[in-house]
Amino acid sequence: MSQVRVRIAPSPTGLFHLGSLRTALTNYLFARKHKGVFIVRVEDTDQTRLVPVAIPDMLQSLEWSGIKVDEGVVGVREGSSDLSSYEEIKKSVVQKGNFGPYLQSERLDIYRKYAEELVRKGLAYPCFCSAERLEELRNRQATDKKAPKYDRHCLNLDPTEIKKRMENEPFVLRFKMPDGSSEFNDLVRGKIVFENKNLDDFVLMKSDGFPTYHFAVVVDDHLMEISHVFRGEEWISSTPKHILLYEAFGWPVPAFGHLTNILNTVGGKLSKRDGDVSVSDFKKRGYLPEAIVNFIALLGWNPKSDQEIFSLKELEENFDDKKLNKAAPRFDRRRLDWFSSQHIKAKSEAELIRLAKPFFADTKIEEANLNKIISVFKERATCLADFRSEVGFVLDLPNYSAELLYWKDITKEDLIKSLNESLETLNNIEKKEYDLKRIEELLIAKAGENRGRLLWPLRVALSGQEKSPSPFECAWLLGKEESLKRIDFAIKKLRNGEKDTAKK
RNA sequence: GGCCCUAUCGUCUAGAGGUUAGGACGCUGGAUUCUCAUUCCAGCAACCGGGGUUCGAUUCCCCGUAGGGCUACCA
Repeated sequence: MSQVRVRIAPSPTGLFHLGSLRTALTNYLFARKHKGVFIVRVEDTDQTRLVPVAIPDMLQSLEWSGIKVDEGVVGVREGSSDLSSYEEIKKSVVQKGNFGPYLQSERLDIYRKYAEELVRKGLAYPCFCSAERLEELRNRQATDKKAPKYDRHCLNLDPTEIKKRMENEPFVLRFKMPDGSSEFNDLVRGKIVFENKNLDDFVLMKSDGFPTYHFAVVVDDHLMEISHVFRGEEWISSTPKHILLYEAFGWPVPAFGHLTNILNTVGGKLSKRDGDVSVSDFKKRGYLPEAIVNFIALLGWNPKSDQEIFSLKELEENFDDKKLNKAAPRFDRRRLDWFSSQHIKAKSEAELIRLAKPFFADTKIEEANLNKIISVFKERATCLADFRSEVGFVLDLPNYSAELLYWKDITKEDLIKSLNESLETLNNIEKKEYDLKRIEELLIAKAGENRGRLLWPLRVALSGQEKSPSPFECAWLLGKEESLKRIDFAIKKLRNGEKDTAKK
């Protein structure tokens, strides 16, 4: 078999979302598995829906996820280009490969040429119908309960009239739908058959000189020698149109595989309404790319083993398109969170420090302290942002009630005694010996049998919270000086307190 | 409305013509424990319905039902 060449063909109409990432991942994994080429082509043929940041956002999302683009639109040059102008962004796009340009808006001459070829062959024809007439036609068909289809009003116009009108009127080029049926063997769903009579004489070239998706995708996939097309299942019903175009040109037809879409929790299409769904949003919220990739890879694909945690590399090795699922999965945030916490646990502390740093931009925490924070909260965090939100109490002692300090039915007198014991124990540790191991060792020795009596009040004094890491970790996190200060504060709070018999 | 796709625990899924229908997330309970989290152990929980085919179907076929997609000079 000739070389495997696959592509994603995003249209820059919004931020790169989870579904797009999964399509990209599938194509990428298939390419890696078959030592093929992974291509990015931008389908910017709809001039009315362009979103300037879409291209840089997509490229950043792919890079962040670890997906390397071999050919096509591979990057955006750094610089002062105006992010609000699509034309400016286009100028800074970096393209690589011998089949370019890889932006459809730069290939207009090519589409025109091939469209003319179809007209010459009698397989396409110009149509002068106005939008109003078409709409009226559709309305009429709707009330008659008929399938909305172009009525071929312009199919058999007189050649000289056509020539004249083409010079003076806007027109589109339509494909002349042949009789018969079309079938293809979908890589994930098997054989699919369509009757051509249910298909419309769809538009190939719009009156603004741009091709439609259906036309451009076929011309480009052929010219770029695409061998396999993995795309979303919303394209299934368009596939016969594409196949008919390949046949009209006499071109070989690539293999198609239609991937499931990711649904929201109630089974609808995942969209912005369901919260953040763009890849950059997940990045902002502190999810690890490894977690997102792992989660998304197992949504609609299964290795047929019990393994759940996969690195990108393992996915590359294990991927098999025959194991792609047919039924659309739902997005489950709790499952994502589990993957996320698993991947955080798997990271080295040094790596986590580097990754979590940006989330502490609003604080004055030093690297040495960040170090401690990571080691204490690593087991507790589900995403990077948690490191920041969990350490609130380290930066500022929360305002807590003295009642919280009471361990079971301890008396106020004994409680103060307990806190004093902790104070003394910590105070006796030399500053240079003040590390987690030493702190724990001495406090546990001091606590004796009834640990809670010493440890609960201490932990509350240090954290100001009902729930927190252990008192040893808190004392270590805060440092000797701050710890002593907080214990002292708790004792004062009790002494000045109004209640004698408070209970927690 | 027409055409197309899909259907196993709440969720992600494995599975075979005959299985105690397996795993994971979540949930519940327990162990560890100063709290929370982690970790470990245990438990709850599914073959959409109806017809066929068959000695036997959750598995194969058909029909329903439900969900999704397409039905634009959008992709």
